Amino acid sequence: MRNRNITIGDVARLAGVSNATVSRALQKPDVVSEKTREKVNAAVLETGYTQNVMARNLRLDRTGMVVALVPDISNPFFSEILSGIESVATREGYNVLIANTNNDPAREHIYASYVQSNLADGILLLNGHVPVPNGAQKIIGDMSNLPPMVALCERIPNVDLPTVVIDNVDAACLATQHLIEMGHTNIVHVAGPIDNILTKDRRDGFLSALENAGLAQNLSDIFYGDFTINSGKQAFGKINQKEAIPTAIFCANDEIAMGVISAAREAGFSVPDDISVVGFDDIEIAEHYYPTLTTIHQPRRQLGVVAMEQLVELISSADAKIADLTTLGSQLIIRKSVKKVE
Amino acid sequence: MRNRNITIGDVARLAGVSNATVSRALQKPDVVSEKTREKVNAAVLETGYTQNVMARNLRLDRTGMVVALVPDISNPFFSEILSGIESVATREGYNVLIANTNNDPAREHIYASYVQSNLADGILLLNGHVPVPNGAQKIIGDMSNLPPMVALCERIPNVDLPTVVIDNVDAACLATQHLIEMGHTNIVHVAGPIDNILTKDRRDGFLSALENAGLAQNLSDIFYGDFTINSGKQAFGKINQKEAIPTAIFCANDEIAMGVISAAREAGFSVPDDISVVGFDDIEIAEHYYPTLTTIHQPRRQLGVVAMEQLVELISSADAKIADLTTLGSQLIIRKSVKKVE
DNA sequence: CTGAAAGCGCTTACAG
DNA sequence: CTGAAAGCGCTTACAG
Repeated sequence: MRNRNITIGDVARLAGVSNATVSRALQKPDVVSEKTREKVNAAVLETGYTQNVMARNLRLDRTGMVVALVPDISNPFFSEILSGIESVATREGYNVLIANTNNDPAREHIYASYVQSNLADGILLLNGHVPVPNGAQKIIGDMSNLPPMVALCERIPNVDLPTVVIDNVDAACLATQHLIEMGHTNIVHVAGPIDNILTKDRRDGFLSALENAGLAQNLSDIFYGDFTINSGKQAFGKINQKEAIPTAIFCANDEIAMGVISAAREAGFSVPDDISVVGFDDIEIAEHYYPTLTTIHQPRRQLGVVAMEQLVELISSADAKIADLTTLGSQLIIRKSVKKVE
Repeated sequence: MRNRNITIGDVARLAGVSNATVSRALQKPDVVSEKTREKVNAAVLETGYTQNVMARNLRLDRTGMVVALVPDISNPFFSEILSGIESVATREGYNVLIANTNNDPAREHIYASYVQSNLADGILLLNGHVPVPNGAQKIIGDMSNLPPMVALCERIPNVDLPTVVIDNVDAACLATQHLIEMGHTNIVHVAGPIDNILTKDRRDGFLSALENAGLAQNLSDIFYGDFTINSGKQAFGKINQKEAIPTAIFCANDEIAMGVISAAREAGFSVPDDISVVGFDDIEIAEHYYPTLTTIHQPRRQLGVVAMEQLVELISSADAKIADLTTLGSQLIIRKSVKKVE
């Protein structure tokens, strides 16, 4: 078995002081005499004492832990966001439990209940919805009773939560405009899952760009997928069956775009010579893909930083004044997957 | 502030029983009478009680948490491994704290000390070395005192730890042999960081394949990088300065391979027509890259599964008999980045 | 089957 | 500046 834990009592005995004094010497060194402090420090070294954080947290009714609910950590989109979250967490004395939910409500629930169970102080929602808690119905409608939470990347409809996002409608509109400016008129859109809020926003942006340009908007020109490479491939299969093959495709994320490009290539088309493609997110591989991908850059790290800062504030003071909605800037990155048509 | 916590005492009062009975009714239902159990369950529902896991853990001297030390979560290589780890963790009642260390010893230390601090029951080492703990020198040499740990993906030299890996030497040899079988004789290797154990193993495999084939082995044909796309690009820059441009390049991982391919293309070479490239790892994007990447497939999910299973065993019984070294199979995946030379 | 009591390791008002 | 004591929320031998 593990050795018996070395406790504050062991240190106290060796230093010849009380537990209380050891605790103070460690937590608030300036409140004890220098002599005592030195005795305690020596005893800590000699015993190899390390604080039992669980006991401390139990006593203080805090945990120093924050849960990040991520639908899929294998998605490269999230890694830099998490890195931003962690940098703030480290600075503020929190640790981040990255909870991979796979969009499984049961798993979301487990991790959400960490807060109720005093295993975490707050939750970062990267999954686009509020996890349904234990008592289900009881909580809905009584939002004031929810644990500290901040949503990021995807805003959550009908819920009053601090939220950190980019303007997806605007960005999608910008991306589509770029295609239009490059002379394309037959443009289709490969979207995400039909009920997803990002799908809605980016599709709205796409449609409004077409509308502004006076181009036809056929809802049949929107193909739904699930943000994966494979769904991009499948979508291209359908696009390839149209009588008039479009000259440009706006994809709701980079992975879809890579799937579209890869399937187009297999079908004998060249990107961008035959078909131009624009992605969304600017994941790391985008600039190394072939062709390098024109896409919308999201300030991923910054999204994480701002959201975590807001969560920390929320945890430390319940009546903190946090903006409901923080919108960060995004930008169109022009690379080589789009070609001008004459 | 958060509401006062609802405790086991509140439930007990409402149910008209003692705290002890509530605890039993919840943890070992069969040991209380049915009538009592029902009263307690009703009271739990009415109060909305949820267990304070921290208090429970403090009492039981366990945490139900395991730390996975990952050098870089943004590296797609790790995501599927983590997913394997998590599937076992969920099944066994553990949660996984994914600790992104960025190879920063300080961060490794913080997370490693979670075990000492009773915040975690064990550690999964995906970073290739044992974190240096608080008391530093004290621990070295007294391995019996280390917390439960399992190393995976990278074996750790000079340390006696359960380890789950593939045979990197063999696999690298196989990959190089493939190039040789395809008629290549001028082959170079782009390796990882020079002091990394994977670098060593894969380089050894590369060299032994050359030796077996009676091909020249110039150590100047090995270019060191750091497993990133950019290091692959840089390496190709140097390769391109050789008087005799090699016809084949074995890369120590897929990201290097993608960097090499991308730089080669920019320099006017075609892969595989001019230069064949083999990667290592078979990350998700490998089969969607252009050209699709011939590479070594690592059973990533399985690596995570086996390692976590071993860790659980180690935690639950200190004298569990765990194999020192578990070697999982890998395989060469042939795609389109290699061409036969006549 | 159930309760009273001790104890996990810590912190902090309260006295002095 | 320091100590004795209470208490965070839980579980479990020990009696009954």
